[in-house]
Amino acid sequence: MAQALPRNSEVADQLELLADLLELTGEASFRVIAYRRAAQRARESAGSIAQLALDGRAKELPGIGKTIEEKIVQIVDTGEIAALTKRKAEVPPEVVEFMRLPGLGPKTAARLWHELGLTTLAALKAAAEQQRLRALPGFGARSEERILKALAEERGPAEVRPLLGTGLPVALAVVEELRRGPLVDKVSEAGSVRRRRETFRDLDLIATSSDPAALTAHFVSLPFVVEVVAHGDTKATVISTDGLRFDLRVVPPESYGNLLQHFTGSKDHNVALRERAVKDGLSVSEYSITVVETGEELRYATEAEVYARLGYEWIPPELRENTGELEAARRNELPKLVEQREIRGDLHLHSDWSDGRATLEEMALAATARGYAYIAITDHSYRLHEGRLAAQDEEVARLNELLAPFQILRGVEVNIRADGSLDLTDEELASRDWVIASLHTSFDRSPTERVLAAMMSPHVDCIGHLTARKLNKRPPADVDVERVLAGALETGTFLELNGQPDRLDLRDAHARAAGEAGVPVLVSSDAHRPHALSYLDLALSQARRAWLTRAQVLNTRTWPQIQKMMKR
DNA sequence: GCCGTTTTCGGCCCGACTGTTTTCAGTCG
Repeated sequence: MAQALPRNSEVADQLELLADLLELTGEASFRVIAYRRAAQRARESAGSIAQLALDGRAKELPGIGKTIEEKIVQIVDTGEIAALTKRKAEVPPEVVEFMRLPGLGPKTAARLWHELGLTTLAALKAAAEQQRLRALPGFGARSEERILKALAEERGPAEVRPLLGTGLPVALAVVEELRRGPLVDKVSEAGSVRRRRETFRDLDLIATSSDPAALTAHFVSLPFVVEVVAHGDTKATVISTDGLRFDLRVVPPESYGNLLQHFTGSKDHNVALRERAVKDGLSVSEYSITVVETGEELRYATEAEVYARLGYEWIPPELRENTGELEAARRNELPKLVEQREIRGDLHLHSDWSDGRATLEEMALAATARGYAYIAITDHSYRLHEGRLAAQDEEVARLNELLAPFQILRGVEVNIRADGSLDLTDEELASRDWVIASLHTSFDRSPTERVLAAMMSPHVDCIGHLTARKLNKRPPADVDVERVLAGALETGTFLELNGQPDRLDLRDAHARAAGEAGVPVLVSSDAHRPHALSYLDLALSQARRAWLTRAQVLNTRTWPQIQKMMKR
């Protein structure tokens, strides 16, 4: 391989910083927006954006044109965008930090810098304390207080976004609780949790009610509420016992569709939707669609009607990220996304034969309770040396007799060592019905090469949690996903979408690339205890975000059907 | 800076809230 290319995150960071600096120096806002959009596109791109730019194909991505493609090539050639180097010399580095304080934007940051000569956070704090900010027109005592408060909070621990796996069950339980009550007509989760994004900031709920004030009063009195942040007749914000932030908005029934659509987002989806609507003479807001020419206000009780009036088929929330779903929906070409009831089994589970917390039997019974036809028991290889594999096989045989026609497959999760070899012998691997190979250590040591080497083994059926990331804890290993996809196709190896709440790995963009490349994706729980079998639902939600259909998800098939697709 | 079923030039979502103002700019989602 040639020299290491800059990672997508590095490219995105430089574009983002350039946008910040341009904004601070008063550049036209649409240029700034263009750089921000390109940064996001780079961050979400599955393949190497740098490689695409070198090949002259980055400008095929929406939001990236000739100019930005050239700037990405500059990063490859010289390490930094030339314009960024120039701008960095003009703006003191901490002035960029001003903009990150809540309530402070580029205009205010620039004024603090230019009109008061403030260039560091320490100087800003001192000026606010000495009440020197109020000398600026438009600034008062409250502005100073607000900035001091923001500065104090900035010193706290870095903000972490809670995991979908933490918030989703709670959100759904609250929705169910409200639905059972007498005051609610319709209720739904909204926002990023409805789109099943891997993390969230707060949990949004939307409801209709004949008595909105009574409903919000009921909501803030629910047992899970430990703190009421805000409480009005149609809106309430509370903190739950888990420390999660909930927003409930009660809306009129006749525009429930408009509001649910609006509050589900994403922002980018809504902006693109509205830009297109303007061209059609329509103005979209959270309350209605306005026919500009006549002033007619169109309110709809369902989302499907909102999308239909704008010329789209209904778009599943998981797809609403402005990554092609609007164009596809306009042509009636959205994929039929995989559904939970189509899943027939789970091929990544642990028991107390390795680091699981339950017996094999308990795990198997939990799987039958979920309606599965089969599971694979895939305990870690490091605990299955010296005859323990054979011993576990006897236990599997006993349970299979007991639970038939339910079937337990003899699997293993084999470790990919730092040198790319596997820590079980070929004979041991050959004795398995199903083999997952995963990285568990030395993530910075040639992860791509090690995964490619593992895939070359005739016994490895699937690669587990490809990048080994742990959300909020450990960054993803620097895996070249495009090369892995090519290797997977070549060798006939499947890729896993692991459903552990802090993994969700393959991530959505990578799973989508796998689907487009034609690599079957396994959705699995990686459960270490019975209740964790539900993690498969989280994996499934990410598969839906990746546009995957039933056919693209491996374990929508029977075990004999899967066997026919395996390399051996 | 990007983009095209009006357009290769001239556009580029919409409304709520805040703080400081007498009519609005800036910020946020």
